This record gives sequence, C-alpha cells and structure tokens, in this order.
Amino acid sequence: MASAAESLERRDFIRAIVAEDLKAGTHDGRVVTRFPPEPNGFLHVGHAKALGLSFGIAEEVPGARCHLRFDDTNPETEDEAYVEAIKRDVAWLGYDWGEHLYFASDYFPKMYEFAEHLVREGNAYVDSQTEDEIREGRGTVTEPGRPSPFRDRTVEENLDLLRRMRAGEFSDGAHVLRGKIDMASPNMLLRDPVLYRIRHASHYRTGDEWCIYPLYDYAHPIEDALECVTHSLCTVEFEINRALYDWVVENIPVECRPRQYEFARGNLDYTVMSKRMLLTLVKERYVRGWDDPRMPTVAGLRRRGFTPESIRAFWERMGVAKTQSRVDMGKLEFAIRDDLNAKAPRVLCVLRPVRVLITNYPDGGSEEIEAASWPHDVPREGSRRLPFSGEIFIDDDDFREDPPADWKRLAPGRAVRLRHGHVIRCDEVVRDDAGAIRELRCSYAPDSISSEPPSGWEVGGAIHWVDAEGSLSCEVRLYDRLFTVPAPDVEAAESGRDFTDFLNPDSLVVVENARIEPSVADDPPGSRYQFERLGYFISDEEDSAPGRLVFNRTVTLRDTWSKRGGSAAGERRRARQPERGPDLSAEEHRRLRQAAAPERPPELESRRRRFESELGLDAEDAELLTRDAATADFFAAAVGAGAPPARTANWLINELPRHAGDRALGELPFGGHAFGALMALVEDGTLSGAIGREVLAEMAESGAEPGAIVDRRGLRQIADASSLEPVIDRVVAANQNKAAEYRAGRTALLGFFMGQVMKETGGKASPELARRLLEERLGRSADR
RNA sequence: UCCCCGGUCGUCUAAUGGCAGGACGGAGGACUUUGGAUCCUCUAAUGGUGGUUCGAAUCCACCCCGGGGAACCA
Repeated sequence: MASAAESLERRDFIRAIVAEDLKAGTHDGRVVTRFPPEPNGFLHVGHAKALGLSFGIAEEVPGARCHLRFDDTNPETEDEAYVEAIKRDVAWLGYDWGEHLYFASDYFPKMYEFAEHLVREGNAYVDSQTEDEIREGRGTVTEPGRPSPFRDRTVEENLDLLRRMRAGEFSDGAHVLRGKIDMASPNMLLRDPVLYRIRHASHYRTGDEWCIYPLYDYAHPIEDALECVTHSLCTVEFEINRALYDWVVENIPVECRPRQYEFARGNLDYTVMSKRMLLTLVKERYVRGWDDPRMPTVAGLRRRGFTPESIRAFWERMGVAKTQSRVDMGKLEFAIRDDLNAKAPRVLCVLRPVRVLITNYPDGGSEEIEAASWPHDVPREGSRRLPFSGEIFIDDDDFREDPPADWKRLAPGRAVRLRHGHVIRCDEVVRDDAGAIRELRCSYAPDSISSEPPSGWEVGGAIHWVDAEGSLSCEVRLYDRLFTVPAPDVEAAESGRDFTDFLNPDSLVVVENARIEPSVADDPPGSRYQFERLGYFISDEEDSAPGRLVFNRTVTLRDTWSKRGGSAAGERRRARQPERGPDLSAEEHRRLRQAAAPERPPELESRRRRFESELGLDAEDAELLTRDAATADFFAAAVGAGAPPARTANWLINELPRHAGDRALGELPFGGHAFGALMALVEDGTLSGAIGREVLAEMAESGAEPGAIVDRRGLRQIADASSLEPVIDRVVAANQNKAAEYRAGRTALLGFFMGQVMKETGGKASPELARRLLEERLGRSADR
C-alpha cells in the first residue's frame, strides 16, 4: 500500500489527495476513478484533460483502475453512434478501460429501487405541481423557497404514486419525485431537487422499458457508489452539486462511499468547447463534420494529424488546478511539434510552384539524389531518392525580386542551395504578357551537392524544391484557427452576437496544385511528414486514394523569421480591466461598519469600556472581544488566571479562531483559564510565539494543560546566545555559498537561514534572538 | 442581490509560514544544407488595503475582479 502511494507523484492537488488517501488507507487502499461521458456528442480536447487525470491516476497507481461509463440518463439526446465514437477516441488516446465499460442505463432498476427506499425513509416525495409551479416555489437566490403542497404526503401515498409513475399511468410532467431536503437552503440544488421525471421516450439502450428517468444529480452518485468509485473527478461547475451528491450517497443503502473532487476544465484559445456550439458547427455545416480538422474534437485533432502522445503530453505540461483558464494555442502547437520532430520523416513539397529552368544543366539530363529522411540531429536511419533535372519548381514564397536586407532565399543575382541538391543562382526573370512571373532562369554550380560552391557564389540559405517532371501533383489543406477571437463564447455573450459571427473565414485554405516528391506515392493514408520548411502534414484518411494525394497541415514550423505578435489573450484581459477609483482602506471600511452597527447591550458596552480602561486594551480589540458574552467571559477568565491582557487579546483574535475551526468557544476542550496559562508561558519567554501556537494546536485537539504539553514535549525555547551561537555557526558554515550571496546583497536569504536554524533546533530557537545573531554573523564579511 | 469557488510572469503552473521556481511565449546570441531542431543568456508575476508574525503568495479582516448557482440538461 505504501508503495502505491509512493508511485503517485504529487503533480497536482488531485493527485495529492489521492496520495494522502492511499497513505491513510481511506478507501481500504483502493483507487477507482471513472470517466463518465454522456453519449450526445464527440469528445474534445477538454475531455482529453479529464481523461488524462482519471485514467492517468489509474495508470500511475498499482492496482487502481478507471471505468469508462456512459452517463446515458437522458433518452432524448443520446445515441449509440456517439458511444462508438467516444470509445474509439478514448482508445486512440491510449487509455484502457479493460473490463470496466459501464452504462448508467444498466442501473435503472437499482436507481428505482433506491427511489422507493428514499420514499420509505421519508426522504423523497411525489410532487404533482406543474413544472412552472415547482420553479416558482423554489424561491430565488435571495429568498427561500416555499414547501410544495404535496410535500407532506404519506409514505404510502408516495409509494403508490411512484409505482404508478413507473407503470406508465401518468403523462409526461404529471408528477415528479423530489428529494425532501431543505426548501430554505442557500444552495438552490438542495431545495427539494427533482430526482425522477416522467418521460415517455425511447431510450437507445433500454427502449421503452422505462417511462421515468433519473436526473443527473440523483443518478451520478449512485453510479459511482455502485461501481465503488473512490475519487469521482469532475469540473468545477459541479462544485455546488457536491452537497447533493453527498446527500444521495448518505441516504441510500450502498457499501461504498465515493468522494467528488472538482478541477478546472480545459479551455483553449480561439475555439469553442461547448457541446451545444460544437453541435451547431456540425449541424449548420460550418465545418465538414465532427472530425473536421479545424474542430477541437479528438476526432478532428486526429484527422488534423495530432498524435495521442502529443495531446497527453500537452495536458501533462498544463497541470491541473482550480483556477479558470484559457490555454494558448501555442502550447498545443509546441506539444505536437515537439513530438513530430522525432517522428515525421522529412519530404519536399512545393505549395505554389514557380518554374525554374537551369540553363547550364546538360540538355535532357537528369540525376537522382540520395536524401536523408531525417536531419542530422534526429538519430534515425532512412533516405529516399529525389529526381533532379534541368527543370524544377520552387515555392513562390522563396523568390523575391526586391528582397529585404536579411533575405536568405532566391533573388535576382543571388544564390541559394536547393535542399539536398546543388547551388543555383538566379540570372533572369521571365514574365508573361500580363507581367506575372512565368519562369526563373538560373545557373547551377556543378558538383555542389555535398560540397561548398566555388567562390563568388554567396549562398544565403537553403530552399525546398521538386523536380518538374518527377514530382506528383497533390492537394494540400492549410488550416488555421477556427475563430478570429480568443474567446468566441464570451465575445458573443458580451456583444449579443452569435458565436458563429466570429468564425475565421480563412480557417481552411485549399491548395489544389501543390507538387510533392514522388517518394510518398505509395505510403498509406494517415502517414505523417514534415514538409521541410513548411510544417507537419498528414495524408488525409478520408479523401486520399491511390493516385490522389491529399494532405492536411497539422501545424506550421516555428517561424522566427515572420514572427507574429504577443499573446492576444493577455491583451484582451488587460483591456477588460475596468477603470475604477481607489479602494477604501480596510480601516475606513471598519469605521463605516461600526457606524452602521446597532448599539450593543449595556452590559457588554460597560465591559468594553472596562477592558479598555482597566486592562489597557486598544479600542479595536476591546470592541472585538465584547461582541458577545462568551468571548468576553473567555477573555476575562484568561486574564483572571494571570495572563497578560494585550497578548491574550491578540491571540484570542488572531490565533485562536484558526485552531478552533468551526467550533464555538464553548465547544473547545479547554477554557479561558488554560488559555491564560499558555499566554503566561509565552509572555515570560518560556515559549516562543511559534511554539506557543503549536501548543495551542495540541490544546485544541486534546484539551491538555499547556504546562503538561510543554513538559512532555520539552518545548522550552532556546533564548540564550551561548546555546544558539554554535547552531548559527554550523548553519552558516554549511551554507557558505548562500552566505556569500547574502553578503553580496541577496538579503532575502535570511529567511532561508532562519528556516535552517529552526530546523536544527526543532523550532525551539527564539526567533528574535536567532534573527539578531544571524544578521550579526552574516553581516560580517567572510572570515577565513 | 444571496450562496459557493477562484485570483502568482503575456499564458499554464510550482512554492502546505522560511531562496517566488519551471514550462510555453518573447528578446538576444551560438550552431545549422530546414529562417526547423538543439544549446546558452535575458525578459517578466503574488489583485488592493490593513492586521498577525522574527519572517506572509501562504494565516485573519475588509474591498476589488473573475467563474458557477434559481432545467423535469449533464
């Protein structure tokens, strides 16, 4: 068991929780997670994050597992086709659910049985109000709800009604089953949530067997409990649902006690992730389908050429936290380039061909060039042959008649190396009648393939090319971001426009007449390449066919030449910061509140004055301590036991609440007297503040006397220089480099040294003294 | 408006009262038969105001900002 806990790296707060549960043996040392998609759409990259968490943890902990469970409780939107698509995507990402494939719909009988149980226990009732009446009765965020007139039906009546609901005696909406919780709860979900509704609809798996269907908040915890899931991980918007989740699990007869934890969902720049919007894009034909390479779906990414490894690595680098975030596209692009650099063989492809005639090449001559498929820094073997003759194509982009100063490509009178081939120089530009470039006339330096050209040929850079005769025609699809703004959903909501208004018209550019080297002719669809200097590409699995080559651009190469600007997301965030005036200080707010506060009872008011005049408390402390009688009594008892008033007030206000947790003063296992004794120990220097806090923590836990705790644990502080100096010397001697840095001006390191001294002394060093000695010792220049 | 959750370099994320660190991006340089890759250097942050503490991103108070919440969706 310990080894299982150790194998889990605490990479994020969820894994930390799992590791701690493992250590504490919380779920008998078991770890079971689950991934619960509803089969009403395709998986997207955001789901890949959730997959990486739930399946990732299962992979990392020996003996753990992750269930793939279809949460199919709504017959109206779900479909078998989505089940298959989701299974395919999960498997493609490399996650293995083994035997553990489940369907919520398989639990319908059990869920119904539990519903009767809830009714019998008085925890649920059949409500016969209309949908509108129920909504109305729920109240608002500021007003409590009103109980339904049907709330107090007898168990017998409820049971009878529920059975008849199930038997199909009622029409849709005639009745619902509601949990009987709390109509006044600030959490609206707890105001008697609907558990079951009548819906005479065919379910894709259970057909017409059921005419009542459970709702998410009721079904999900049951699914988890029945499967003995231990850590039910979901996104933060379900945080409020947790209270209801816990209520359900506590009120049904199940063995296992799953816990729900929430993390931030994975959002990406320049796309949308909501199922509704994705469905709109597909249905209204803004894209070619769920697997359109511009879609953020797993299927889209796959067709675009992303690897499962890159997607997993991407989310692993992103981490898991609870802050809402919108990740840079650039990070996803980094992940795929990083992966493909070592996986995609290099080939040459010319997107927009310009004909180049090599005038000094032997007439009708040709040769074959052996070209390595991998650059020098990728340790892989392999090569192919490139045909070369006196007539080739280069890319439009690689020729400029009037180039900028730092141009490294072809221009009149300039020379470039043809990648893997000869060096050529442009002698003449031939135009057609319309003035467009028809061909470039160049000369080449013979025998310059694997050697430097003769002097006089100043080579700027290397460009890609293909042989005019020996190359193949192909179609290349260039993809760009689907939307023109980083957050189309937010933009739409704020501007009142539709999110489709922000679609990027250039998200797909089809290049029909590209030319590619012939070596790729017989590769299977789905082959990935780097088209040198252009990017990573994949042959399209749908549209490629023998004799018809179609490539999708996965991502461009990083381009430090024609670089783009900074992060648009950041600019946007800054732009949205509204103007506002200066904040009121905390002090001003306190005064305002106090002015508005009702008069306190005279008894407390007179104690306040006495605390202030007789005990010398400052006005604010006195006020705080006399807000209620219990606090005032507690304080008085402490002072009565000989405690110093000022320090006691300070600790009562600042330290005690932390250790009390939710407990009221009266519920603590110690009283004002013991607290006063602790204060006396701090006051006379027996304890430092830090140790005092530690003792207080133990008192709050066990109720033991402070003196007893101090004696048993030997906690007296070390406050004499003669005992502390050797420690200081040791610490400084052991960290000579840091000491030098400190002396050089990095005084923040004092905290580091203080920490070391505290560690050495078990926290018992007097901090004031330790700090003074340390400053003294470090302040001196290095002694020899 | 009430309840819940958040707020750390431009972005994502570490730091469980003790050195604000890493990654992406950006800038500069080295190298280069890909303006790729790699390597080096640099850049840049704790929302605000108070408080507690020897010491606060971390604890407390108030404020500000963002997200979620009044489906018979999940």
